[in-house]
Amino acid sequence: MAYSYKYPRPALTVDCIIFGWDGKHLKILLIQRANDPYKGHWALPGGFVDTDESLEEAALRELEEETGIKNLFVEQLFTFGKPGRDPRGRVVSVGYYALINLNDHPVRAASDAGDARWFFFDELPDLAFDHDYILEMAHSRLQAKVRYQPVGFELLPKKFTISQMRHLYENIMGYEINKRNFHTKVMKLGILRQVERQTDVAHRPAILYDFDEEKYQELTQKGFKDILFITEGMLLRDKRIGRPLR
Amino acid sequence: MAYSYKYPRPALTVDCIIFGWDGKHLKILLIQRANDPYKGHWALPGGFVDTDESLEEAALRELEEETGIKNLFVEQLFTFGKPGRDPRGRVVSVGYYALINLNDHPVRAASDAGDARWFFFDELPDLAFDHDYILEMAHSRLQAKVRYQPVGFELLPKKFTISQMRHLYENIMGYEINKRNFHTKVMKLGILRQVERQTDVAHRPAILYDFDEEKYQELTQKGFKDILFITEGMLLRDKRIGRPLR
DNA sequence: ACAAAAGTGTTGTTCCTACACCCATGA
DNA sequence: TCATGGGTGTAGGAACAACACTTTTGT
Repeated sequence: MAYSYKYPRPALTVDCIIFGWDGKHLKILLIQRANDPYKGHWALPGGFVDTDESLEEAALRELEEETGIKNLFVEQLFTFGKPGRDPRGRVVSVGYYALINLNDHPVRAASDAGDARWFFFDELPDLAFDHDYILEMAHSRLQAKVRYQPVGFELLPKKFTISQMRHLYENIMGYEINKRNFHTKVMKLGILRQVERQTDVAHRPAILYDFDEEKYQELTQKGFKDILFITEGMLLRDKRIGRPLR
Repeated sequence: MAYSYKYPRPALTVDCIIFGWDGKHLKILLIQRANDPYKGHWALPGGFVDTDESLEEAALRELEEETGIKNLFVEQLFTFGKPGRDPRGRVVSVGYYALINLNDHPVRAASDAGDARWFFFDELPDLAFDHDYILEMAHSRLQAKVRYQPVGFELLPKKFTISQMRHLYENIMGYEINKRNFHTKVMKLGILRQVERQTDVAHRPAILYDFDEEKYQELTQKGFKDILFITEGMLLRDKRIGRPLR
C-alpha cells in the first residue's frame, strides 16, 4: 500500500543528540546503522516521524527503540534540511538533544539498530550523513546554554562535590576553570544543599551537595537571566584541556 | 500527476515572522489568506517547501512571493509539528524570523496571498493556525537575543540617535529603560560612529550616529558573549510601557 | 612528613545602579 | 523664559579576576 500526494513531500525524521557524563568524560550516544545507506557506520539515533505523534514524541520513541533509553527531557536543537544531506532523497531532520547521567541510564542492545554505544566526545568515529555537523552544533548549543544557566544537574549524580561539578563544566567548555571563582559563583547561587562528606579519599574530604530544586525554580522565575554562570575570565584559556571537535 | 511513498509523510512548510520598525512602533508583517482553511484570516507569510530548495530558501521565496520583500537575513526559530495544528492534516512548519527597517522594505500587494500588511505588534488580529503561538515564541526569542547582543541595527535607519535606539529597545522589551545607563552601555561598546547632529528640533539637538560594522565584527570574534547588553536593573519594571502580547 | 585535592582570604578593578544635574534648541 | 528632550557627573555597592594561602585526609 502506498500514500500519494499531489505535490512531492520531503521525508521527515528526528535525530537525537544525547550527551552523557560518567564522572570523568563527556560522551555521546551513537548507534551502528543496520541498513543502507551508511550500513555499518555510526550515526545519531533517530528515524522517521509517524503521522500521529509530535516531533518530540518521535524523538523519544526512536531513542527508546534504538537504545532502550527512555524518560528524558529533550530540547529541540535545530532543523536540518539542505537538499543532498541524505542520499535517499530529500530528508529533513529535526534535531533534539538531552543531557543524562550515564549511571542512571543503561543502554541495551537494541532491535532496530545494529548496536548502541557511548563514545568519548573526544574520540568520535566518522558519522553517517551530516551527523558530525549536527553534533558540532549541539555541542555549541550546550556550551552556550551552560554559560548562562547552571544546568548540568541532569548530568551529575544525586550527590556530588563542587569539584565534580567543575570537572564536568571543564569538559563541556573545553578549558580549565578557575577553581576559586567557580566555587564562589556556585555557592552564591544558593541552590546547593550540603548533605554529607566524602570518605576514604587520600586528601581532605570534599563536601557532598545535592541540588535544591525549589530554590532553583525560585531563581528561574525571578528572572536570573542576567547572571552569567560561566564568565569569560573564569575560563583559563591558555591551558586548553580536551580536544576541540574537528 | 501524484507522488506516492511507501509510508505517509507530513507536509512541510515554512513560516516567516518579520519584525519591522518604523521609528515609533514595532510591527509584524502578515498576509491575508486567499484560500481555505482560514480564508480571509490574517496569517504569517509562508508556504510549502519545494523539493530542491533549502528551508531558508523556501522561507525567502515564500516571503517574496507573498509580500515582495527580499534579501533578508533570516534566522531559524523553531519547528512546530504538533498533530492537529493544521486542519488539512499533518503539517510540520519551520519558523524563520527577521528584523527590518520599515522604510527600506516597501510591501507590495502580492499575487499568492490576498493582501499583505504591517500590523502594530500591540494590535494584532487573531491569527490563523497556531500562528499566535509562533509569534509569541518569536517575540521571546527576540527579547532574549537583544539582551546579549547589540542587534537592532537592522531595524534602525542608517543614521540614528541614541534615544531612537533606546526607544526601539523599550518597544522590544516592553519596559522603559534607564536613559543614563543605556547611554553609557552603548557608548562603551565602541561600535557607534558620530556623524552629525539633528536640526530643527525644539530641544537640544541629538547626535546622530552610524554603526561601525568593522568594530562590531572585532567584538563578536573576540567573544563578547559575556557582555549582557540589556541588564536586569536597566529595565524600569515598575512603569510598564507597551502592552504584553495577549 | 608528604602528596594531593579541598576549601578560604583578599585585593584591585571593573561594572552596575540610581540619582541629580546641566545643556541647547524652538516657541 | 519656558518646555522639551539630549546629554553628563558621580557615588555606593556588587561582581569579577587573579593570586596566595590554609585544611584535611591516606600513605
